[in-house]
Amino acid sequence: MNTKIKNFIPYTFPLDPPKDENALLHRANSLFGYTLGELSIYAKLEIPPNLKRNKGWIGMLLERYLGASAKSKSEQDFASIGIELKTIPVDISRRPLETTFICVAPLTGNSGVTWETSYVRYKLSRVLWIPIEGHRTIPLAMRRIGVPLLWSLNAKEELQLKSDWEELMDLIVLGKVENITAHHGDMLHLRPKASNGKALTAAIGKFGQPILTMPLGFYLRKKFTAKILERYSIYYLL
DNA sequence: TAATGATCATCA
DNA sequence: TGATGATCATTA
Repeated sequence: MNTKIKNFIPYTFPLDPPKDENALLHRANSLFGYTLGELSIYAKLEIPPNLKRNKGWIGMLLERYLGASAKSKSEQDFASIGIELKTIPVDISRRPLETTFICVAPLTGNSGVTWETSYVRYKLSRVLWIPIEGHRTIPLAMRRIGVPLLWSLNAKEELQLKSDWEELMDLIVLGKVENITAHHGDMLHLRPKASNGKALTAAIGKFGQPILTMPLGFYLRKKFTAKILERYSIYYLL
């Protein structure tokens, strides 16, 4: 399957949101094999020399091609059909090169929140994964789009994430947020999510008092997303 | 500041 | 060399 078969892209931008799951998947499939350089030209979007100062650029580009509700709120990218979009950088074996950001961790106002009602679960309930060649040695414009995968949490995955989430949220709620490191959590963990090391947000201190601390985000470890991408990966280079 | 989109860069 | 900790752009 190393023959690159391209599909004509008849899109005019901006696109309407896809009316259903099939429409979204059809669009996503049509992008397979294109390079980021090609997509940037058709979308009339300037391509940066690299991602150092444009870390979310690929995600924004793909949002255009799939008709995601641009600059959305705290919702899934395709809220009307219940789907979140994630681009994920992969190597030639379709293995993830980076962890996957999910959402900012709520450090206050967590009374009554459970895994079932959590924002993490909402975001991950159904995800359209789009693998992209991600090695920094490949010029950005030459990186190719891989085969997309529409995924839902299965029972095993949900148990794994729920377990991690409950452990991490306990630390947050019980005032141990400043003890949290990326070592906590087997599949899901917390890491800084901020503009810089000086950013502060409200949280609960060790005596239950209000404090200011570094904002954290939930991320999926690579070993978790690797398992997801292994599905249906038999025939494809990416 | 917080939310969206993530990857960079350092060090064990 | 990979994971952790740090950071970049943009919008509201």
